[in-house]
Amino acid sequence: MAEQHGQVPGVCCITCPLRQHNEWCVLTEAETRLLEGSRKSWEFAAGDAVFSVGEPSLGVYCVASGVVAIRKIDTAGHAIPTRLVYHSDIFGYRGLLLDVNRRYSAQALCPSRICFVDKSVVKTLLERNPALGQQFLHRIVADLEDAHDQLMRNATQSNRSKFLRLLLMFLSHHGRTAKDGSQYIALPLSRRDLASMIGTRQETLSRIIGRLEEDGLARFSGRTVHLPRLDSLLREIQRPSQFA
Amino acid sequence: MAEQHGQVPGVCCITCPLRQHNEWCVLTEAETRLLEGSRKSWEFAAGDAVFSVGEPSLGVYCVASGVVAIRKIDTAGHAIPTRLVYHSDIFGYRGLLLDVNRRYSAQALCPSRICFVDKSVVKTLLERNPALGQQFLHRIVADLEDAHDQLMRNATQSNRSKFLRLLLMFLSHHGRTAKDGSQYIALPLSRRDLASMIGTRQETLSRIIGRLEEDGLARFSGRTVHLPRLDSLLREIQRPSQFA
DNA sequence: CGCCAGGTTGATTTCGCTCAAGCAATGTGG
DNA sequence: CCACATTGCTTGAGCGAAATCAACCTGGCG
Repeated sequence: MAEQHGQVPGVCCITCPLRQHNEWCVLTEAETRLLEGSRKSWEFAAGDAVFSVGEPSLGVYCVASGVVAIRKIDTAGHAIPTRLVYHSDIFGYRGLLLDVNRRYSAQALCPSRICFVDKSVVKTLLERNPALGQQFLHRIVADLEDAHDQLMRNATQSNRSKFLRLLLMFLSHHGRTAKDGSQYIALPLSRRDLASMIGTRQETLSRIIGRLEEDGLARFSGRTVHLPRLDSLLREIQRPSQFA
Repeated sequence: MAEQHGQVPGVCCITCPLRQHNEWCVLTEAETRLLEGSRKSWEFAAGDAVFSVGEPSLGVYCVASGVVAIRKIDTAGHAIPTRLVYHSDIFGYRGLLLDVNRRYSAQALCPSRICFVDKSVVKTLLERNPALGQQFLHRIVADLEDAHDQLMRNATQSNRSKFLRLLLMFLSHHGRTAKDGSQYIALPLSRRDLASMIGTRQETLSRIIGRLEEDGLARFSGRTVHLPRLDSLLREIQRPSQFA
């Protein structure tokens, strides 16, 4: 338990174990010291805003621990989660790279420790080390591919399929294995947020959940969902739709 | 009419008038000569493939004249247009930057002249001139924002709204003004392609078109569409949906 | 205790998908 | 030149999924 001070995430970039898992992994030791030099670290409570729409983009953030929801505002003014970032993920770099005000908001979903690096330092690092730019480029292209895939899927798939897919996404970060070997998930969001993520209303989601329980594919209780038949769930999603 | 040889697009990068309007605008004269050194130029007939899914990404393309459809394959194997590129646009850089095989296809929609620049030269330029990387980065981030905007809109809007929005997109590149001052568009795609772009079926689009004619918002005849009431069309789209 | 936010359920309607048929324009082969 | 297939588009009828509007729980909190 008693971890050595320097190896705790969110305390020092140089010894941070997470650095190998994100875009900073291409930095040299000297560059990492530069990073550490401007690093600030903050604690956020569940529900706190990390940044909000319209603010200037002052730097990038790095999740030392916890979960952060990136939300986009729809035409009616609702903040809809577009993706969740976790442990070791860097976020907030898009507004920074473009030098524009925040177009998304970021909100801690649980008590989280988050590091911050100033814009000027990131820009310096980008100039010094071209590989860093490549890292971000790869990340953005991957995001873009995801967005396009999702666009194609949303056009064809039912809300039920989209929701099942969302559950599977959560499985990787929020999934646990119960004593009997079955998987369960502690959902990080309210029904309303879940519904908006698949582009539907909470009433519809409620009905979908009801039908999933009837079918024995899932058992919901509050924000916990058990998935006793994960195999048939996977089978249901991967069935391609028959287009003309 | 008799334009000076060097100022015709698709003949020589150094004097190409389009270069100021795309990502190459940040190149120095020496760098532009390097570009020109590897440039190849091809003529494509309407319907010809520029590249196809699965091919290695050998370089980037630049539209000297014509229109090219970038298509993505859906789960059922249909090539659905994701965006059209025009005069001066550079395309095919994503696969190249990531060094992966083509995940999209590109098809000329009308007789088109398209230049090609080899991967190695692009990589050299990217290393020499960091501003070029920035240009592509900006472009990709903009594409990503677009994709996210579209995701949000698709979740809420009716097929009719999505189609109207698509028509407006075409207006900028395919729009003309008739003698009476009204706008008309020469559509670059078949009904089937238009339908798939808004994520619906041919039949549904046909009905939407019928209703638009009833409402007096548009008159279709083959691939030509007149928009006599552009103002009310704009008003219809911008009306935000009332979310709970 | 009343109030409120988050969630569920019910009744109704609207929208768009599906399967079909029909039609015009174009192409093809005898 | 005609019989026939093919392709692109339109139209019709039926149906199912989901939006809408509404009532109604339930637990937390002042």
